[in-house]
Amino acid sequence: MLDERKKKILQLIIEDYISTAEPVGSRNLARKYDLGLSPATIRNEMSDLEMLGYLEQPHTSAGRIPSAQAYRFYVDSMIEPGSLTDNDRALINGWYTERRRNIDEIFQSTAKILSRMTQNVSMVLANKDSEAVFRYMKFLPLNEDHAILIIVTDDGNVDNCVVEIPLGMRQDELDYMAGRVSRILEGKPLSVISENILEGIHTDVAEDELMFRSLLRSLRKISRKHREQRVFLGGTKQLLNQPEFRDVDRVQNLLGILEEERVVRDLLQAGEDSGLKITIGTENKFTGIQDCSMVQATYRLNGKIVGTMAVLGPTRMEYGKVITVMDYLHKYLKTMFEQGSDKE
Amino acid sequence: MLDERKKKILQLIIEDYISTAEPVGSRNLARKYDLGLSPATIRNEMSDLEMLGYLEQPHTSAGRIPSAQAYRFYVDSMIEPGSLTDNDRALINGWYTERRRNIDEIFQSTAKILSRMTQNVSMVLANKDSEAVFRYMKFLPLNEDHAILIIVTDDGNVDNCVVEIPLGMRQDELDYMAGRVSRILEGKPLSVISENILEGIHTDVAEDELMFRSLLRSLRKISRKHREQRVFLGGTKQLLNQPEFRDVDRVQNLLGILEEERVVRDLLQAGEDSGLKITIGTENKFTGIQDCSMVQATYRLNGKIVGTMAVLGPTRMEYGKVITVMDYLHKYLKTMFEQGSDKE
DNA sequence: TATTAGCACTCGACTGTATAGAGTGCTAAT
DNA sequence: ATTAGCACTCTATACAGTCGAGTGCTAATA
Repeated sequence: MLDERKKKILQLIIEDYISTAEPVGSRNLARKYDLGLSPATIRNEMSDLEMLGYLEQPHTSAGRIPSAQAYRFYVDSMIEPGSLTDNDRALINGWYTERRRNIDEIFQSTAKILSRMTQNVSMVLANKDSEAVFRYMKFLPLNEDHAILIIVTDDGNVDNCVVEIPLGMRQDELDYMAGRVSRILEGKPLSVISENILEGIHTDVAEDELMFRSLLRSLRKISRKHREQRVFLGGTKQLLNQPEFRDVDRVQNLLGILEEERVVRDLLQAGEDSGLKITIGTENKFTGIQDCSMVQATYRLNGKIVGTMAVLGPTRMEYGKVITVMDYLHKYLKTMFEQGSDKE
Repeated sequence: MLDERKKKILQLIIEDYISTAEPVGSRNLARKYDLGLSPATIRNEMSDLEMLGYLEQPHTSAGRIPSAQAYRFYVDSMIEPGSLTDNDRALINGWYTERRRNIDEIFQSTAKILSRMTQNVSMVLANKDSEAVFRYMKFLPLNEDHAILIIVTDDGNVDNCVVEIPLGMRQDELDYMAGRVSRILEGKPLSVISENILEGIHTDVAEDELMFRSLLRSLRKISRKHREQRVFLGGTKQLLNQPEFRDVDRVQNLLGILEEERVVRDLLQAGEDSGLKITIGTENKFTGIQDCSMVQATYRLNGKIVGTMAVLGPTRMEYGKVITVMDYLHKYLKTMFEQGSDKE
């Protein structure tokens, strides 16, 4: 275990490096912070810290930079939970007033503010509620061979799509059919609306082949939409602000990865269980981002995972700030979702 | 007017520069293309072309690069309409099969493929159809103090939102109200559903204050949604592939501009009238992109402007290819929209 | 008269060398 | 245990020299 002084010195080195992105030397450290120690002493301590694996030297005559192990130690036992500045808090509080028209927009805005406040790339994974329960359906008239199918789920979500109907089918026939299908499907989660059930509809209700196909397609489409996960990115251009990404090739590499929605989804899903998860450098098993760190929070509503948000940046990241921001955002969203009956 | 030989030389210089991004020298030009002229002769011609304002020299001992004037001349009188490779054509044809679930997705996909095929940033402005005409509305049950308001417009678009209703209002009362309001608003464009008309509803139909407010809010919201323009960007990361954007600061500058949706909207709207518009360098009056060129096409449906798509890149742009791609895409979308009754 | 060979000149890109500065490790003194 | 002092290492920077691509001009040529 590190003694107090080593710990203090390590902390200063980490924080200095986080804010300057320059390797930290003993002389500079002594001058900048009032430690009551000479550079030589600090050198000895730094040498020890290097032996212990907390520091690294880019080359002999440079200062030292924190290792992944150091960051790990830092986030585990040196960060005390800070609180947001009034400014930041106000920014978040005001952020959503104009941006909550629908759930997607909320997620997108979250990604945006998360990246803005942390100066890093943010990712938000929205787990669409796959357990939405079918409530009823209804046909509305459109023209002689098409109708609008409306499907309402118990969470108040309304979906619609245009279905082809047999020419000249009357509204009361449609109503009758909607009523019967509704009674069959009512209370069933969209996810289990399987082929069997649908076949049942076929024989029981919608003998007309065309009509049945049309209906089937619509139900599938809506079910898929509910199951679908969506990924929102924010602040990809913030990357360019980070000194470690002055190198265009590196930026391209990372952006290339982020562009693959599938990869980002996997990435976020991998750390979905725990509340707040911090992955530093090579702790992350995804190739291509092993020189980055990621701070990730999963949010739940009534026990179900609603989504995941994460900040991705260089290992030299303001962990304290990021954690604070995510914590506040997390709580904020939670209350917003809980009180929010105006889901759209 | 330029004689044939000058024209030929200018064209070769432009095309060489477009493909290599390196200033073109007389010696190199003579070697690379079989002109039957010595470097010295070419030098003389180049000197003339510089006098005439078509060429520029970055510095004395570099080759020459085309001026904005040269590009203008090039696009105006040297490009012959090419045709897409089979590969590219196949790519476009297959592109939308999985990506036409709704209108927004189509626009987004268009931005994506446009940037992919041109290796540049693409922008798509979707002019939501502000002339959508109200057709009817309907209330569907949700719970004891909320209902789902469905509004159908004549283009087959369906919108819904949750409205608060007086506690215990019966469905038949709601139906009655919906019927009456529908009769009042039917045939009116959403854009002209003004306060006056709405006031009329207030006194005539919905005496209940709460109900009226709720209804009003919903109508406004939907009307706003219809009026709304949306901007889709594609391939912002392609920027980094262009040699002129190896400079991180320049990239940041441009990305900053593109991030401002309002600016992009203005930019696209500025060139909305003409069918195909090419703006080269400082021809563009928007600050910040005056070292870029833009190729823009406006597409209409039944005479109305549906949207605008554009490609933005360095003045050294493959104008020919860009034009060809946009042309094909344009036609493709047109047929898709025209046949497309499955708008969502 | 148009073209071209030849030549002097310019300038950026690259290379090699010297130097300054920041940092280190080690040793001996405190 | 701490620190002053010193020799050493390594990078970044500046500077000089060279190479190569390109130019403009002039005189010779077809």
